[in-house]
Amino acid sequence: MDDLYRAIADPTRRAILDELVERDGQSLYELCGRLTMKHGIGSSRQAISQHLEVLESAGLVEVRREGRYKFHWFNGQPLRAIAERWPTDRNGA
Amino acid sequence: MDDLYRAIADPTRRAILDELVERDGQSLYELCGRLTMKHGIGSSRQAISQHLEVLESAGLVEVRREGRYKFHWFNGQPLRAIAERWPTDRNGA
DNA sequence: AATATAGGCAAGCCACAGCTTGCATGTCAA
DNA sequence: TTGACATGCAAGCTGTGGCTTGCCTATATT
Repeated sequence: MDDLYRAIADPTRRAILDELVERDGQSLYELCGRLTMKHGIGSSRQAISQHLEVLESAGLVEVRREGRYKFHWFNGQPLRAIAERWPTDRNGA
Repeated sequence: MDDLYRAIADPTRRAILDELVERDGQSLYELCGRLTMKHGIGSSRQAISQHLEVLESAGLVEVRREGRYKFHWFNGQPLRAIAERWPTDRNGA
């Protein structure tokens, strides 16, 4: 549960989530390319891989290995915990 | 906008938000006491004060100075940005 | 006026997150 | 089978986030 908040605390990881929402099931290399082109992220492949591990341990990304590729899918269900924890209207609970 | 995710990344700050939701308008000293008693947080007053600054810059806490006291109120409105950014159901967008 | 209370400011310390680098592994094509 | 491709593993560096410490300011109490 603590991993969830840490996962979305990093801007690169948030961009990864954005990318996966826009196009689900990308491989690591595909993700690196799109993050560089469309999001201006110049991190190395290893950096992105480490980010994906964090996202996976938070349950926000699901992974499936297929041959020499590793595909990633977005899962927004853990984010519900945030919306359910605190009220979002101005009048409080 | 970046401050929001950083603000809720820390467990002490999340506890502060929990406390303010439960009892709004607490002063700094009151908050320190309750955090120690009910949440098992042994941080110093300065540490809590610094956390409150982060929460305030994220718009999650509003402050009003009154005499020698400083009162704090919870505001969950910025959290909506999270719910609106990514889908929370399993089928994606 | 003197003391106590509630809080502010600033410098310093330390663990860790994010990133890189180098090399190793496994998979597919020719 | 050889080489290119996609990824994994592990050690090291560095900035910074969270915390403490020490001292200062301001408001309230007696």
